[in-house]
Amino acid sequence: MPAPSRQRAETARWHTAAQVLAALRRQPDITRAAMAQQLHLSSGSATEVLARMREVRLLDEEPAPIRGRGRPTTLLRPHRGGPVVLALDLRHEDWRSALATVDGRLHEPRVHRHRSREPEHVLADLRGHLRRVHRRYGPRLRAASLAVAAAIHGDRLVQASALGWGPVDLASVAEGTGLPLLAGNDATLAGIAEARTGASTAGGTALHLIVEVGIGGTLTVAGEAVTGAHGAGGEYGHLPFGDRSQRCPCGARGCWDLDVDGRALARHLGEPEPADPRTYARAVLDRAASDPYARRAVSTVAAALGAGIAGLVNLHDPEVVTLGGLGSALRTAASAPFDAAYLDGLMAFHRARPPLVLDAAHGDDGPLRGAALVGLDHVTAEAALATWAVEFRM
Amino acid sequence: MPAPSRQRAETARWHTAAQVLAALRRQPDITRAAMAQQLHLSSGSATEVLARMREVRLLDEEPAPIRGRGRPTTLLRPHRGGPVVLALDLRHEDWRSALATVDGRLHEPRVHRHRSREPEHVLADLRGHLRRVHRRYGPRLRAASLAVAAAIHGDRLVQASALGWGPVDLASVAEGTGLPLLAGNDATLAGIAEARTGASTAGGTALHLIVEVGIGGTLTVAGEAVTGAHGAGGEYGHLPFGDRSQRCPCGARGCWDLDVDGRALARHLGEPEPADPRTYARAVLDRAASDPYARRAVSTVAAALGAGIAGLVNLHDPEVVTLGGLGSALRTAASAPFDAAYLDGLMAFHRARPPLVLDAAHGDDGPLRGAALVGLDHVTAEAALATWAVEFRM
DNA sequence: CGAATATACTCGTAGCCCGAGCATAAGGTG
DNA sequence: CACCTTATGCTCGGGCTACGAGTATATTCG
Repeated sequence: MPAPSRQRAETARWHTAAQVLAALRRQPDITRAAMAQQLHLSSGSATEVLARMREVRLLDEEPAPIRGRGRPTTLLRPHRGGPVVLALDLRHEDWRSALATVDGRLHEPRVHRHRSREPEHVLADLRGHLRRVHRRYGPRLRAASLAVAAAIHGDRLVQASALGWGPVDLASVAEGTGLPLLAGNDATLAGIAEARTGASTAGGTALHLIVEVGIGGTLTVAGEAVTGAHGAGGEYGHLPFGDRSQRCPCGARGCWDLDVDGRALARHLGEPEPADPRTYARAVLDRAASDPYARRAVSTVAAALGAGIAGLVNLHDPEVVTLGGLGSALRTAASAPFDAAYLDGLMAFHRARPPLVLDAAHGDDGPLRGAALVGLDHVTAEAALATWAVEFRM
Repeated sequence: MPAPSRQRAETARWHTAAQVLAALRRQPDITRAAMAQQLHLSSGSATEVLARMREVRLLDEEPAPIRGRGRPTTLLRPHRGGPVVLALDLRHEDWRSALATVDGRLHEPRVHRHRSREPEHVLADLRGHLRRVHRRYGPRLRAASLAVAAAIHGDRLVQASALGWGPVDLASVAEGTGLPLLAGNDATLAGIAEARTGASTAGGTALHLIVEVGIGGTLTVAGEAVTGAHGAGGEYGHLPFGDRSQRCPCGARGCWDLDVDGRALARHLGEPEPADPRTYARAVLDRAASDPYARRAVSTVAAALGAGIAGLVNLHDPEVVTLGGLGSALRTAASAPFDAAYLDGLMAFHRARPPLVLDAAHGDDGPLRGAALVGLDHVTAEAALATWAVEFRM
């Protein structure tokens, strides 16, 4: 097999440039001088790298606000003609879009209504939007990155209880544009956003969990999600922490899912399974302040959440756990039962310093932000920069 | 903070050399020509890299067996004066040692008896052995890498039910030598060995589980273990898959551990908890062929194993699962209940192509081999090669 | 023995990163 | 306001890697 020639050199050339862009995404307001220090670049090397990056329209510079003595430095900014990524978040109630520049910032955020919830219609809407953006930005648009409230397996959506969809092929969204489509689970992408720019930026191992209908999440290591062979990992809700006699809609038994969301609250209150477990759960949480039955149900569910998280801390040994969606509300509403179950489920040696459980920082924006970051990772990888440079060298 | 100067260039220089050594460890019998193809190196670059590596005593070459036409190529061999790593495996019944060369091969394997099982004595024996090896190999010895049947937290052993130890500081093993000591859980290291040179070498995501007393293991991604913030990850046995009323010696409740080893078999048979659950389990497995009570207990335990593994497949989405220790024996002895529980616990979309469950390839050697590989990773990282080159350039 | 084949070595070139030295633009000082 | 101090950017020659093209070498095949 003849190796694509000059591949190593051509790629290695963009090694430092890729690191510069990664540093910029971590700290969008980083100065040129601070970047050079962080990457151990001599000032000469910084001059060279940035000249190259300016030349191919990756970066631009603007004067930085002056702090103290010395020659003023500059702020690194995405180039006006630089690469962009379309981030999409497909949710039960609507879908959202935004454009991301290489500094990780989102532009033109939009919330779109579903005209219908049929997969074909929704995907057609997404495709239409992508095409419009592609026409407007032309070759500057390098990828589309899609967050979905569903289990993802490669390019396929395989199960979406929130949307009520069966298996659907997502590749059609990018059809006709020739652009790469990156698809990911919404909770996984939110976890990436938390780990890079949210509540768990320490850079090591972090666990993000989000309770909505069921429970999703991801483990991140150095800001990368552990997503398995086909991107279907992170199905924390389908660990059998619960009662084996309960059959889950996913097909398995005893899923943790069934113990931690609105369905669980309804079961504990002896009420029928709610059509929309999320709003139901919010209502029960509101009631809990005055209604002792509701309070008791909330406590039971919070304890189930805490006990499961303890098991996951035993398993993963994360530095931090971040909680999103109903998770933080449950913990706030019933912190004593949550903490008790959490501590009780930890292996003894973890109890000396149990990992902090924090509320997620990004809220509803997590999936969209995560999708943007993953898209930018793709677009600013060394090989992708080499391709871009060939197209855009003036 | 003044950056260590020339750091980037000095390290980048060994980038390709590190890749060559990684390729060699993956395939110790790789030819020079095949290596160049795999790494997309032109023949000129290969000549240069190898000359450099020979010069600093990292590699040597010997004629390869001739296959077909063309100028014969060579096999890459560790240099006679090249770096070595001491791999150690501390187990309940004995401890083992071997020296590893950069091709990943083990030399001088030894099995050592415990004179006593007191931590101080055992660690003193390990330290003595390391010192002897250090005297003999001098600066060629670059690191010691230790596998232990225990939970590890940083440099400390925090809990060892197999050894009956409480918290112990392991750093003393390398005291006086100035060498880095890398400590890891035995099941984690065995998983690394399986993923790189064992039964799951595809290179993606793999899950390795080993049942002895309780259950340990690790998830590997591209041959690297997911070990958490302090290396304490992989405690699969302490996920609460079991009965919450059971208190585990680890301090938590309902641990999966309690359902899958000799202790579980004894419970199901109405016998008292065995002092040595491993040999007890082997005995029950032997009996199961003729004794229906034993067979039933084995089936129950195999089903608990299968159901738990299904949950972990839902969670991690691995390509393969490898089973070591009693795990493979249990599955073989009760394959029908195992398979039924495994399939029943999978999310529906996994059932179309459930990940294969395979027996581990390395058996008892897994932890030692994994320790060697991790030590070599440390020693052949770019920065470490730069240091070595400064010392050994002739 | 010569042709075909596969591989290794040689050499000039392109391009990265480096350090040292110089240039530049601020704040501080008398 | 001139001049010093400080922090930073720019220039330039050097050291190094990887590359391609050309050449040399060691086999098998006919």
